Amino acid sequence: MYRAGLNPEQAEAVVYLGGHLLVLAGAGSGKTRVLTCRIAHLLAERIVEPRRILAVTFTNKAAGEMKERVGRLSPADAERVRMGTFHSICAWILRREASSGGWPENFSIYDADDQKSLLRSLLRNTPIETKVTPGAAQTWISRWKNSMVDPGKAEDSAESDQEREIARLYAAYQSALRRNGAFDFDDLLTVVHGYIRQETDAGSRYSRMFGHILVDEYQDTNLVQRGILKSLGGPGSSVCAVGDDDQSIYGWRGARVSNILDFPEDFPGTRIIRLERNYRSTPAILAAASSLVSFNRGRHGKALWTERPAGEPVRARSLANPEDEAAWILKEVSDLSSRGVSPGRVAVLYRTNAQSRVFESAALLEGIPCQVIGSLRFYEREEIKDIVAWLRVLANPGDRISLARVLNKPPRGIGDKSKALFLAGLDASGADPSEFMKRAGRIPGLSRGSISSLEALGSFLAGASALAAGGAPAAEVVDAVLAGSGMLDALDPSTVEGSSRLENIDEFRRSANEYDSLHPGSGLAGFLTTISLMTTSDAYDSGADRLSLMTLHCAKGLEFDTVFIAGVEEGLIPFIRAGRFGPDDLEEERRLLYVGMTRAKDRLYLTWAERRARPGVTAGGVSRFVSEVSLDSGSTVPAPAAAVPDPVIGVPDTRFSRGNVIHHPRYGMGTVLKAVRRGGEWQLTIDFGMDEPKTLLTGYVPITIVREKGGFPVDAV
DNA sequence: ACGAAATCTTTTTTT
DNA sequence: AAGATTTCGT
Repeated sequence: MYRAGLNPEQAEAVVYLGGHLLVLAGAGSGKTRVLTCRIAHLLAERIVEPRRILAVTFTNKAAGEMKERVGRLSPADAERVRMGTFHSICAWILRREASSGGWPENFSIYDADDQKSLLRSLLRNTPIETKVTPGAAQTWISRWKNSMVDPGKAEDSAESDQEREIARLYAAYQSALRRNGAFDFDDLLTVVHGYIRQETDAGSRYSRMFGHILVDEYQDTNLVQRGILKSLGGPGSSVCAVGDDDQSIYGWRGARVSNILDFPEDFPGTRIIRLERNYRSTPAILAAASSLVSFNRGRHGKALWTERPAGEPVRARSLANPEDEAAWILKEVSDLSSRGVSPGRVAVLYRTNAQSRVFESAALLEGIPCQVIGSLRFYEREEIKDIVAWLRVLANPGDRISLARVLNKPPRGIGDKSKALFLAGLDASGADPSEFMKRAGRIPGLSRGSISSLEALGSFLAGASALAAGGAPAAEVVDAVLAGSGMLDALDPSTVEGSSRLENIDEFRRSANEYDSLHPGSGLAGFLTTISLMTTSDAYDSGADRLSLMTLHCAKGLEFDTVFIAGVEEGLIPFIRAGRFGPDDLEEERRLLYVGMTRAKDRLYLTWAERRARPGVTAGGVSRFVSEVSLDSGSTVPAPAAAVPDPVIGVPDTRFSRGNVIHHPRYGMGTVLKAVRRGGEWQLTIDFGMDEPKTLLTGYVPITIVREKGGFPVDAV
């Protein structure tokens, strides 16, 4: 049953039991099918107990789908198979091992925003306060963690004073997380990695836990994930990794394609199976995509083939600007729709979330229903983050970041001063927040109003905590928070903003309810973990008959009848920012476009705008990648409105120097007093004829040179 | 202490 | 250009 319709290579990958297995699966070669069938085979033949199978996917959504598919093949056992992302599996282990590992059971999981606000407070009054942004610090720290570098090592290997300071910040950040009983995303992996590597009973238990481990999208794993896999796949277990080096698009996040190359070393005796037959795309699409990716040097190299009939040519189209591009695409979607291709089978893919807007309004105009995946993430909305912060405080009273966030939200008369006073007192006392609130009267320096607010808050918190600790369903706790925190009262349903927030809150309550019915008895802690690990692509609904709009990254693993890739422009795909941009980055950008192209089954369009305004730069013009796409298989030859510019690596670079006369959109004309290179940008001190000279950074606002120092006027762009 | 206005900051992609 | 944050006036 589960083997029906598989080709010989796929069948071999499904039934092979001789040890570790590496499946090099090209795009559209049916790897998901192989994975599900392999699990079904293990179950049906009773080769291993269901609970001793672990399947690691890239998103939770993929895990859910796999569970469903396996469930169809072997309904009895699918529920017992453990499936999830590396992050969710690590969160599960952390929860189970809290007491032996010495971390709080109800830890908080900090997302990028939480990390940044924590870093912002730690950066205050350090020597690098003005030189390093929270975001930059977060990137450094994340890189270190992904490469398994601890704060000590980071400081030792620092190559500059500034880097040394950031390494110290890293150390402070780690202890702050600890104080708050929190892990960030990277910690979920690194802490588990450290834990299961130990030779203790507790640690080694996990290396014996799973008899069969399957990992999807192995090309997008990092060093820590590789280490975790090595520990989990100890003696007695077989590891099956599936991946495609041509589809590695997360290098910027620490992913190493080399993990695939090194797999046979990590897991001796590995059998390698290649899947090169493509079942998805027409030959025209396949030829175009293969031609593009063949320009990459660092790759295994493979020859995808298909037996599908030729199909429509790949179309490339130049438009004047992004608005025209969106209008043209939506018109085409509408035409296709009247020819029987429903919008639900069509996707528009782009490089950056910011591009989605034009398409949304064009869809509205054309009357095409659409769904935007990712841009405004539900769990990043203000009001949702507020509820979540309250819930975190209930589950984890040590979480000061969350407590600080909601202490005076909605406004209840506790100003910044009282807030600081309270938090300092709380840390000094070591008491539980709700207890300390009830004793607020004893804190010197607080106003009457603050004290009574805090006291009221204390009794609300105590009640809600008791509810949560008693194992109440998540939805009940959510309702208690909504009522008790005053959040609901603070929103005005008659305003547009208020009613949309209330809708979001309602949606949140529904998701809590859904969680409760799916996981009875789990309560608040489980719900919090689940929503912390939710991802953007988890929102994609393939059943809805709506046009899908999403980034190229988000499209990984999906397929559509018709795919439009928009903004195939120099500077956008490949995305080039001033600063370092090496050959490896270029190759990753090429792979990203390749991933997008190979999502298409029947029809593929590449479009670009000749002009596009991006903050600070006028971009646009066809991408160099378009010329690398083979158009000899009957594809429409692109007819660019303008000549294809010479491929240039790097952003059109303006050189500023003292004495330039420049134009700024807000301040008008001015003279450059000082020009300093900072990163890839310029820090300019400019005299606009005001009292004080202004210092600002290029790259955010278009600054054009009107006259070179003492020279001739330069054309303003 | 609060809300409005000025000012500052910003890595595109996401687990 | 947009959003978050800080400062300012009440």
